[in-house]
Parts: sequence; C-alpha cells; structure tokens
Amino acid sequence: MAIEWVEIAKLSSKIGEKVQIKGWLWNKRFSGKIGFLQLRDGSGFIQGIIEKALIGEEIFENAKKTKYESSVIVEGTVRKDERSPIGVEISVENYEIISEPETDYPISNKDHGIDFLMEQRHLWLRSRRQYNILAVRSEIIKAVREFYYSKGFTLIDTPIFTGSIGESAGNTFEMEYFDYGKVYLAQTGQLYLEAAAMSFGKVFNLGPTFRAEKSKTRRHLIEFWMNEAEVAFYQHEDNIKLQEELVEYVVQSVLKNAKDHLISLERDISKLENIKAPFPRITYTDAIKKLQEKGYEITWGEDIGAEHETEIASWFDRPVVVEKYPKDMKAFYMQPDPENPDVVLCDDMLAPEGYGEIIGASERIWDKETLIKRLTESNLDPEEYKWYLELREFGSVPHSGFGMGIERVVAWLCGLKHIREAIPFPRTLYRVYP
RNA sequence: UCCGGCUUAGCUCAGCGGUAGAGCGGAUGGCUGUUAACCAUUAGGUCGGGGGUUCGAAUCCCUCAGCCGGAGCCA
Repeated sequence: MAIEWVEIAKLSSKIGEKVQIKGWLWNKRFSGKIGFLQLRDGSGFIQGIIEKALIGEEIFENAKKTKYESSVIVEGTVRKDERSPIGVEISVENYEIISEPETDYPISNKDHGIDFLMEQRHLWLRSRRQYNILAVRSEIIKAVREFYYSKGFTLIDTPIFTGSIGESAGNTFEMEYFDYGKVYLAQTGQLYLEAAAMSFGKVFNLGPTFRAEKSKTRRHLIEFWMNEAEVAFYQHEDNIKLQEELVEYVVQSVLKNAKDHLISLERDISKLENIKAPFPRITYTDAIKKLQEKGYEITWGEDIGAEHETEIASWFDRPVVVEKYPKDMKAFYMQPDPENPDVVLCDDMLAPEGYGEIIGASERIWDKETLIKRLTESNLDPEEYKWYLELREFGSVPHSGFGMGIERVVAWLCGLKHIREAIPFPRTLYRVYP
C-alpha cells in the first residue's frame, strides 16, 4: 500500500505514522552523519531529520548536496519533538529529488536589498515572510466578503474599462478602445455601484483599481485592490457605522484565523486586539484646531498632509474617523452638510500606528441640480456624466458609500513598513516586472 | 514632478587620494541535534556608464543612467 501524502499543516495529527510529504527544500544543515532538512509545502514548514546510519551513504550524500529550492518528495515517520517550533519533526526514511536547480537559488537567508528582492519577486514569494503576509491578505479578503454576505449585500463587479468618468481628471490611464476612441482604466467603481445600489439596495465590489499618479511613497501603488460599498437610503451616520463594523470584523477575523501568520511576522497582536467599534471621531475642523494647538502650521481649508495624519492617528489607539472636510478639497459628488454648507458629509478612517488613511467615504449628492452645480465647479463636463445624472432622475434617494484600500489594511495588520509587500506582484512607479 | 541619498565580488556592505577588503552564498574537507549552525581551506572584481582634475582616482569635480528614502496626490 502506498504511503499517504499528507500536508505539513496536518502532520501533528499523524504522530508515529509513516507519511509522504511533497514540497521544497528551503534550507539545510549538516553535522557529520546527521542532517536537518528544512522543508515547506505551502501548508507549512517542517524539519526533516536525515541520518546516514538509517538511510545509507548514497541518499545521505545526495541530500547533503541538494541545492536550495529543489523540489523533493520525502517519506518518513512523524515524531513528536520538543525542540521543533511546531512540535513535530519527520524522521526521513526516503528522499527523492523531483527537480534540482542548475544554478544556485538567488535568495538567501541573509539580508537583501529591496530592488534585488523585487527583481526576484516571483521567487521571493516563497520566502517565509512573504508567505505569511500574503496568507494574511487572503484572510483579509475572505473576511471582507464574509462581512458583506452576512449583511445581505450583493456583489457587483464594476468595470475596469470606463469612459471619461471618475472622481477627477488627470490621473487616469488612457488607452485606445478599437474605433470607440479613448477609454480609461477604472480609478473607482463607485459611480457604477451607485447605479447598482438603486437596484439591490446594498452592494459592494472588490477588485483592482488604477491611479496614474506619480506617487512614490510607502502608502501608494499604481495598481491596488479596493473594496467599495454603496447603500441606498444610508446617510452619513449609517455609513460610518458600517465602516466601523467592517473594520472590526476584518481585524477580529484575521486575529482568529491568521494569528500564527501575524506572530511569525512579529506583529504586536495586542495593538490589534482592542480594535472594536465604535471608533473615536473628530471633525476636520476640530482636528485642525488641535493640530494648531500642538504647534503645526496649518489653517482651515488646507489639506491634512501625511505628517498631520500620523499626528492625528497618534492621539488614539484605534482607527480614528475624521469627518466633515471642507467641500473644496473633496470630490464633486459629496453631499454638503445641511448644518454647514462649507463642509461635506464625508469621512476618512485613519489606521493607528502611522498607517494612515484606509477608508475614504461620503454621503453622495442625490439631487440632480446640486450635482450639476458641483460638477461644473469642479471643472468636469456634466455631459460626460449623463448616465450618472440619470440616476438622480429616476427615484433618487439619499445614499452613501466608501472605498477601503486592501493593501493598506494588509500593511497595517501585518505591520509592514511599505505597502509593496502587501500585494503579490506590486506595480509601482518604475516597476512592472515580474 | 520636486528635495535628499546610494551604486565596490552572486548577495549585504566596509574602504573615501598611494598594491581591492569582510561576512554570507559557491567549491573542497571535518563534525550525530542543527535553528541566520559551526570549524578549516579555496575560487571569485574593468569599484554603474562617460568625461575631467592629479605624478597617481573606488576615493575629488561634471554629466548620464539605475535604484532607494521623503513630499504632493489618494485607498
């Protein structure tokens, strides 16, 4: 009878049994007649103990010479061992190489520069740290979807190719679309979600977004994944509550389902455990006042810069909701505050520990004339927004929504210094390879 | 795009006007409990490209390129 192929993650329930594992050799150490094979198979990592006396000279020497990242099949007996970080080891009884590299694997356990690693991104994904980060990302996205489905939302996939319609002009990727003329890569799916919300009530999307901004910071990617939600009849307060519930759900789900990955990443878990709604709130106006008191040179009407954002976030140990920004610095579609027409019913959620904005949100203008007025004031052509304006003609209702940057959430929860590690293949200002 | 910085062995870096260095990785050998294993031996370089200053340049100056960090914009 063939030996059972078992994933490394499931080996702790196979103690004393003879099993087969299929994976890769990511490191090895030899000490005379005993060797330690560091194996991984995608489900986890384990150490294989190989002894010359047990396995014979030929296989032992073969194992000793195997290059890093060779793919191998190992058979052996699972053993409980206190010295193993996962509590079990495998005593190797058979060792077979499936494919051995001809040249040495370029990534070592020592330090590498970021440019070198990004050039090797297709291989770097195998490294333990990257493996843990992307596993957390997967868990985050799963939690986002679970959240919306559990709340009765409908998934609406918004288009990647769009006409000249978006939040603002000037930062879109432009391309020829057969004889139609110019089209643009989506910088937001919001306008389409607004249309769908008038059919389904509660809708969300989750997909890639493109911004042709020459951004060169630790918080920006050219291609990034965004989750947007839009709800008919929701107003400013309902909107904030939804965001808080979403973020709490995502954080708590990741803590529950991906804790081991966070620990491997040496993330301070205690900073995430208290992420429970409701979150602290501050208006833009109060934030400016407080910044001024702290000695910052900023006046009402000026945008909150990265430095200010970090300062505001440092006042709290949970994400903070900054609401009601001046209308002139925000997108055309945001609903003016009835109590103060100089500000709009919007909010940004800033993650703690300097991670900055993770959500941008607002109540949308639902009155057609106000919307046309704001479009014109923003130097946008109402003609281009024909279908969007029609939504305000047929049974228009107050509605609200927001967008959450997936990579920013990944960076925050994993404690990353730079967002480029939060996506499998980052597209940055000067890199589209691999 | 703007402001800084970096570019020396496969990788990470030291050297900063007078014969090109280390650690890791590679190769060879040793070691039966290693955790970035260790010990010994060894191979490996047009010092990013071009120009200049100098008796002499990896080192000083100019220029180009690539990359990194930060700003703005935003998720």
